[in-house]
Amino acid sequence: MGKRDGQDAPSSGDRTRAALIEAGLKLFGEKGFAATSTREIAARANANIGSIAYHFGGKEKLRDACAGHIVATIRTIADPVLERLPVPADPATAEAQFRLAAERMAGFMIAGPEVQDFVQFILREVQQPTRAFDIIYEGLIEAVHRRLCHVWAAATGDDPDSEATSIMVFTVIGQIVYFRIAREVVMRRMGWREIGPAQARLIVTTALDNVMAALSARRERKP
Amino acid sequence: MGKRDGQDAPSSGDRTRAALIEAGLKLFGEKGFAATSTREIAARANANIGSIAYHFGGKEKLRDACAGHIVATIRTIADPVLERLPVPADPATAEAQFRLAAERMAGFMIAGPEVQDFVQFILREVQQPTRAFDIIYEGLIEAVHRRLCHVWAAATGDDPDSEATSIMVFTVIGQIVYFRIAREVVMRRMGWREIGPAQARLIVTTALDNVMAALSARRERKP
DNA sequence: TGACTTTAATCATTCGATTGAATAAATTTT
DNA sequence: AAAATTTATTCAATCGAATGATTAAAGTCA
Repeated sequence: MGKRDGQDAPSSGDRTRAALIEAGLKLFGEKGFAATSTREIAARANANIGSIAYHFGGKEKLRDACAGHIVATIRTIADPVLERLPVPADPATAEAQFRLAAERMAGFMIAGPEVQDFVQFILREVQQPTRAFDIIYEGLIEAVHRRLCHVWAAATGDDPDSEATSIMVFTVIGQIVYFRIAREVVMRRMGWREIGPAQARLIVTTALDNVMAALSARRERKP
Repeated sequence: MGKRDGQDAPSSGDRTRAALIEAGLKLFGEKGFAATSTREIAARANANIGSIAYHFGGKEKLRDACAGHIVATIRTIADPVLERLPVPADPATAEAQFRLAAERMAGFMIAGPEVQDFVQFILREVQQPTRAFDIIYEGLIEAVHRRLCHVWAAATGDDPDSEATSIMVFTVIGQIVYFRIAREVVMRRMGWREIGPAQARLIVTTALDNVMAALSARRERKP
């Protein structure tokens, strides 16, 4: 039935299952869990209302499945650099890698429309955690943050497991994430009608300047 | 009826009106607009369901009133420093004032439990804007950001109205706001059971170090 | 008295979930 | 291979509960 791997042709059940997850992801992220009705999800997925209960066991379980789908999708891309790639010992290389990672994250958060649904869904869970948050945190967020801590530590000579390093990395993430969360505020204040590639570039370079300035300052402090 | 100023003794209507706003603020911020029922609000305010329609004209109008209450409350405190206090001409004083402003905002965002309801309500509106967002943006957010831009510009010599300055200030705000939004992520990763004064201090000093490093770097660039 | 406010009851709608029948696909038996 | 059987999935209809709104009557206070 195609549950084992991607080899088999997806059955009808698999297809509606995937369509329901995609629709749920989109709508939960867009309007929030409570504001989204199961009828709306089913309609967008071209499925029957009953199929949600049949495939997942209810609205909440569908949300969990959405979280699982996000984790699985992102990890298939990010796992090599997240787990297997060794942290560079040389500070200069580490700095370059940190810079690249921050750049990637910024592109992911701010620009990329392909994963926009993912980001919005995750941000809602972060702000109001449910069981889906556990899935995303344990499967994704912690690994990313831990990795960034080690690269940062390799670049600065700090302790990768210290509180100071952890918080420092969070401030880097915060600068980037903010522009997704407060997208409406930024656009209104800047007079932008969208945050396109040009706008994203300005944001990313500014944030990266800050990060690099903080990194230099930290390295100067203990040479 | 005590609608004109705070001089009059609040009538019964004024009291339930205020109680409804307080309850709405709390619940909308806590669980979101859609997830909060009018019955829940009325119960928490010790009022009848009908009173929401009577005093505000419906659930959405109550949300607008909550936004108005936030703006009015904060402006009575912040207006002197936001509008009347002149921006210092001396870069050193401007820098000190920017630092102080960032510190205040961090305390407001991260620690202060008195205004926690306000912050949560605002953050929800920022992420999913309604008419209430317009009220808060025009009455509060824009003024704060504009002020910070001018102080920053006075400290660095930059143009207070340039895009670069605006984005720069947003990255400062972002570092701070993130710890409120991603509070759950941070606590879990750090192994904290709360973000109390001790934790807030670590966060604020880290963020301020970043800001100051960015400020120095920017000043060195054009001496 | 007369304006303001609260109250309980009821309104039509919408919600998530469930049901049992209908259909499609896969498996087993002949 | 054909028929019989089981399993998987879809579907329309319906459930009770909860929703926001409204109403008419009662209550309150100057």
